[in-house]
Amino acid sequence: MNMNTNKHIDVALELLKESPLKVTNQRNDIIRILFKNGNCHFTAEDVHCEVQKLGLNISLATVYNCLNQFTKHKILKSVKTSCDKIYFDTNVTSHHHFFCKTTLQLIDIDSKNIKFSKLPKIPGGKKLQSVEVVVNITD
Amino acid sequence: MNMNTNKHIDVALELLKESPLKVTNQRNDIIRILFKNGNCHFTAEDVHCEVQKLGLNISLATVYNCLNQFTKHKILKSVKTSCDKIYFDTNVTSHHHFFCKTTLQLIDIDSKNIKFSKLPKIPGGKKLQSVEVVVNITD
DNA sequence: TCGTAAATTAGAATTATTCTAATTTAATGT
DNA sequence: ACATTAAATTAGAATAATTCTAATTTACGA
Repeated sequence: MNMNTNKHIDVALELLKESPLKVTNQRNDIIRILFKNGNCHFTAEDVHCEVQKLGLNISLATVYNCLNQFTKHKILKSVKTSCDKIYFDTNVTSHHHFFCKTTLQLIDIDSKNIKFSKLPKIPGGKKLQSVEVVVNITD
Repeated sequence: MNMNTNKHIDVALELLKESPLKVTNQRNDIIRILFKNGNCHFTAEDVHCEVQKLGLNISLATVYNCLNQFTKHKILKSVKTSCDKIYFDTNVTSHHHFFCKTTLQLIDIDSKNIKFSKLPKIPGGKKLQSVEVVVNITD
């Protein structure tokens, strides 16, 4: 694929190098696809379509492997929505989402735009992991 | 199945009668299972197991049909979590959830225990549908 | 009681994702 | 450079949750 680059791609490639994951052509190519336009949301199928559009030969299994490994190593984030697909989010900072039930589109909400004045007590013996807000919207 | 009843069951049976759905034995039985213990969370498989434990003969397809129809007609609510199953919630009031990633257990959070001091502007042309908070916890 | 639209059913189909097992590759040490 | 080896890639099979299909049964208003 073409070697165009940008800051988002560079940061992600650097994270890959710093991770225990091996740097392969497939992983480089997938990072270039994911981070080409900054903050984006992709399903595995989205990524695989883009792979094929670019004439690359990366199997769907590899796409899944990469996305899952990237998520495990904090190069990506995964988001579950009320539709039945996993979305991968190139914005790994803590933030929230709009989810449009009409278009099935995810939109980032910066964490500074949601503030809580009250949060519930965590059940005994449990530890807080994260607070996820999804603001469902429609057309 | 036994004809034990309680307020939750009665309310749900009443909602069913008031809905355009037909009142069938299967739907009555499933409501008795769901609402036996007040506010609960079930997967379709949970309900089907309970059906079989009670010696009832209701197919898994019917369980899915009922749960989906009940959700459409506001007798139930469905909740998507970061695990891969749909949970059906007998609490149809507006509320939030703890989700324990260790035990895959959902716990209700009353909406009075979560308050926002800031919420984001809804994207142009879109309408607010709902705000869902999931507080992820672990053991 | 009849007629009909809705509900139920078993089993097949679908969809997203993961697994398997064989092959290839990247990174390390010599 | 080269051999070693653990990790990555792959095609295709497998899985898991859910939905669909098409035949049969049922609820319920006329």
